[in-house]
Amino acid sequence: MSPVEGATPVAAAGATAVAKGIPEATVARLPGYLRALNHLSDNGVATVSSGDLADEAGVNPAQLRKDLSHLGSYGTRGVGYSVAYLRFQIGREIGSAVDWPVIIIGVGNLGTALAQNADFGSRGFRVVALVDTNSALVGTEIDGLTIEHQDDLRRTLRDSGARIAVITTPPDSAQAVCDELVACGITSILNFAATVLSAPHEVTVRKVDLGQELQILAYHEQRKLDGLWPADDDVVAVVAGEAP
Amino acid sequence: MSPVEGATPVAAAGATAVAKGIPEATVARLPGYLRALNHLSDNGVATVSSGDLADEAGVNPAQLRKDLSHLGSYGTRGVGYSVAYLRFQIGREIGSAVDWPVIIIGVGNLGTALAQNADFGSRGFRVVALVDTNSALVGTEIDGLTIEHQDDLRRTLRDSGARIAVITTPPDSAQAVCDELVACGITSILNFAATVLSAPHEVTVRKVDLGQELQILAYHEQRKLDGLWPADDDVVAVVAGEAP
DNA sequence: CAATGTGAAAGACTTCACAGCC
DNA sequence: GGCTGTGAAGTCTTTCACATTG
Repeated sequence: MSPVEGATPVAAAGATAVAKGIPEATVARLPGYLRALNHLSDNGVATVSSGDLADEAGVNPAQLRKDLSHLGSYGTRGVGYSVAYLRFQIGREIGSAVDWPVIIIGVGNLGTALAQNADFGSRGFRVVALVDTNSALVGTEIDGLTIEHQDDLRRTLRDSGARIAVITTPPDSAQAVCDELVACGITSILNFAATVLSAPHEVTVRKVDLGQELQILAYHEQRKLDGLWPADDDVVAVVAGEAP
Repeated sequence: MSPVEGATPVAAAGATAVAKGIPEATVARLPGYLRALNHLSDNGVATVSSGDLADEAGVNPAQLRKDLSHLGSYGTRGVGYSVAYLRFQIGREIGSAVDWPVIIIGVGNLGTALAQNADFGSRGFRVVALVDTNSALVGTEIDGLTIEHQDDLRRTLRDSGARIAVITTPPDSAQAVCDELVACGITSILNFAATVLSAPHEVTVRKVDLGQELQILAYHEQRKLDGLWPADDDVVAVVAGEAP
């Protein structure tokens, strides 16, 4: 998948409520369902069947139903799902109710693009801090946020209260940044640097490598050019990893 | 997941040479191995064992060996793999020998960042065209490339000879762009727009949704905060997609 | 009747463990 | 002795098909 390694189905010693244990592959698809539901909701659709929702999300209807069955029984037989209610339930499960504070380390082209990405806001994320080593950048603003120096990472983290870190530094500094983030108590990292990060196992690290995505496409494109085109079907992909 | 839907193991009615049939999950990891090998090569390492290479690539040694076994027998028992030779073989398989021409549609923050991304060049990709609908942008240059108008997409595609398209438009225009790309004969698309594209099955579409990646992180982060932290281990992730 | 929820079957992927080779 | 290459076992994921329910 976008795919997580060590994909233990998040078993859990239940505390107050239910101990769900949602399979990782399902978790990776939930955001897609949420987006599909939002889209339907914007178009004034109140109720949707697994078939229609599956189309909108680009998955198989049986898969959608199985995925949702891990969250609970939120549909009505013979009718379908209430768009508003299902959206609420998935949102709650996935933590979209919360407004997650995000820090971006490395304000290059990509970091800047992410900082300005309006889409994040609509999905429950707020960029609360920007950090770089380039002193020419430190002190300047992007969208009203002042760029801090990486040497002050610890303080910046504390002051901003960020819970999720995005690494958009060059590959050689990524591991050092990761180590410091972990030392400061961050447990969720999205890594855009083209390097494998190692972190303690209680830290969740996801990697997005844009060059890698192109290379996977190139593999398939080459096969097509070579005229090895399939005995059976193929194609249409999801996530980055994905899940998937 | 990175993950590809309809993950048929790319069976193929072999023509001249061998009809490989490399599993999609393996294909998704090959670029990572290639990067690891380049890194080792830069450090002057000539020979590497599956254990060390697996560490560098962030996978299990057995998995690495099984993956490589799909390409052929390129190692030496009791010794390991020649870095240079293995790099050559994977590069050939994955199409990194070629210099792939890429077109970017949608020159917003993200599109601009990708256009300037130096990493692409080192991985065998060259951005040969930029396209947008905003007439204020059309005619301006980024890194020596003139931005063309989207109305001229067909001509721009022909003139540039692009084989891979990257969509960084807003979600509402993405499907229309996709349709036109397909009509012009493009069969490999990387989609950054937050929408599911539908395309004929001979077209390979990969999706990278940055908001979605954050949402998956948020899910795990929430669980940690809720104190449901695992009966068994978890964590350390790969790709984007990728899924998975 | 229509559409969900779910056991059970099929399939894909990962990991183990060891035979075979250098 | 050390390390690759690989059948076989184990695990996770997807899909099928149908009993169940509003």
